[in-house]
Amino acid sequence: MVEEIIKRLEKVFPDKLELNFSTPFELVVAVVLSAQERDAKVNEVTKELFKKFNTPQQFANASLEEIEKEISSISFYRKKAEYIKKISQILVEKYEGEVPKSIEELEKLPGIGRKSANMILYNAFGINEGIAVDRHVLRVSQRLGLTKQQKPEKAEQELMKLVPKDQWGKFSNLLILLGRYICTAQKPKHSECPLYDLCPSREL
DNA sequence: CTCCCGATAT
DNA sequence: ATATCAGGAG
Repeated sequence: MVEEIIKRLEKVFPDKLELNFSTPFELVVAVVLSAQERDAKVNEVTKELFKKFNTPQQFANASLEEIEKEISSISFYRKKAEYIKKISQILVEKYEGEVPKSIEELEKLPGIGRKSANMILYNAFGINEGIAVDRHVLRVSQRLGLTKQQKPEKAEQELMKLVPKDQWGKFSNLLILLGRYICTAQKPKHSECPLYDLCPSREL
């Protein structure tokens, strides 16, 4: 079931995020900005933002106001500006400016929770330590009958048993795209769905 | 469980 | 005008 899902989705979607970034640190910033926000909007903002600042050192030295100004069209921009500056300071002070490569270390950073940590690990470093379960992954997994859990963390535990470990990151990336474009929250586009025949929720 | 917060689709 | 989008901290 899961293997078939991945096989079909791979033909239609790429195994990558739609967030634009050129370094692990840029991905960290983009992921923080992407909470409760559309990737397209984040990309608009980071395109300009990264011209001004794109290293932890630069963000750590920038004032909160400068950062806020650049990202003010993003949801929760004050909090996010604060998180980005704080993260940058921590990276400079404790990690020699590098993004840490473990879930535990990433989750300690302000504004980075379990979902973001998983996304960064896989998409920046190719590490499969967990499955990033966002709203899309949760909804699509439920509709496919892979889990009945309502909590992202509980759903992740169940999904990790169903999906081979070396496919965790890919699985998440693919489900996000399916959820974003086809298996949408409202009016899912059944006629365009590559998984229609094996979906228990096809009449939804 | 509440707060953080803006843009776009309807 | 209002619903919808789609995480994390306290």
